[in-house]
Amino acid sequence: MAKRRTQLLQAAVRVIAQDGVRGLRVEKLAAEAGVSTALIYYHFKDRAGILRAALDHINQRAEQYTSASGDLEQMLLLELQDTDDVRENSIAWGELRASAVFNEELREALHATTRAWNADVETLLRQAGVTEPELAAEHLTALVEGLSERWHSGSITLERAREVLAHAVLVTTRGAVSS
Amino acid sequence: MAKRRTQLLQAAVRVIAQDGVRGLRVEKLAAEAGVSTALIYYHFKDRAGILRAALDHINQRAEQYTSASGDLEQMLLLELQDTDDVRENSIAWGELRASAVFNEELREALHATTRAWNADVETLLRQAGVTEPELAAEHLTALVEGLSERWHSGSITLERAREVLAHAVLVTTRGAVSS
DNA sequence: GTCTATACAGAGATAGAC
DNA sequence: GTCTATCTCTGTATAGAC
Repeated sequence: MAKRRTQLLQAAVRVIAQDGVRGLRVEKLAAEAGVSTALIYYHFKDRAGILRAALDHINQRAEQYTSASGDLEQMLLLELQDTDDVRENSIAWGELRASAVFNEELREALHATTRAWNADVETLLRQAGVTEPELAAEHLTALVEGLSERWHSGSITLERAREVLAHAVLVTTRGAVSS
Repeated sequence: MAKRRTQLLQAAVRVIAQDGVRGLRVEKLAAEAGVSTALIYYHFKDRAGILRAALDHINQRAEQYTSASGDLEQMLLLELQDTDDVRENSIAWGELRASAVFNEELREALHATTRAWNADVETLLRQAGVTEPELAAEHLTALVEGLSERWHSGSITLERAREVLAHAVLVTTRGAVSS
């Protein structure tokens, strides 16, 4: 029964979504969860342990989202939504990617999740009769990541990002024999 | 004659490309530049000052690259190259974007450069007769950012990233009336 | 399992000599 | 302009009581 642990992980995701992986302060996490810092260390050993567990958690949630829907546009637009839940997860996931640039340890988990997402999208594209589904899948998922980061960093509005993505999906599937 | 200053800024970009904006340590920067920490503070006042100047510097270099070529694919592929120079700048630029998610201050400069890049690409697309050049420009530049981050975080090879981009350019301009 | 109190280290920043 | 030495604060981590 790891109830407390789960609660702490959720708090960790919230804090990461606010301050980033590298801005995470144990004290702030403790405050967010309404417990003492000592308790955090009791459950996670050290800061690296917190991060490992939290990023795992984020990864799992991302994989769940990802394989949920059977509709291409829905699956891709999923990350571009302004609900607390999604935004939080999307920001945290972006931070995971950004952190992996400077941290070898994170790359494996990141790559695995990315691969799974690509595969899901590829399947849908193949079903839709797109000629190069693998290439197109990588194209669209990478685009979502790019748009997502632009959105979160204030270089594009959410509406516009969704529009760009919809356009990309259209262009990619245009000319394909529909199933 | 701000020779020393420029030298320090170049060292700063190198360090940021290695450890990220949030991993930048003044001591390490000093070591990289072969000077004392005190000298850093003499030139930049404080850590935030270092970052401001360095990110400005990165921004400027990015804008230079960007408006250099008149060829669409070249302009976009520019960031996806494995020379020390480009990789360094590309990583640093990615970090700027990632940091802006958690730092309001950075957003304005980021947005301005992004806008300029979009505009340059849009011009080329319009010349190529693409039907929705503005949308397509945002599409392609966001894609480059997504691919770039994937590359740097080890989720895609450079070759593959270039392939995906080339495919995207092809699909985007296909059907357009060539000038 | 959870808290209070505190030790300890790392990194930012400054003083003052040259 | 540049250095050496050092101060100070913040944040990680632990000890020990309950």
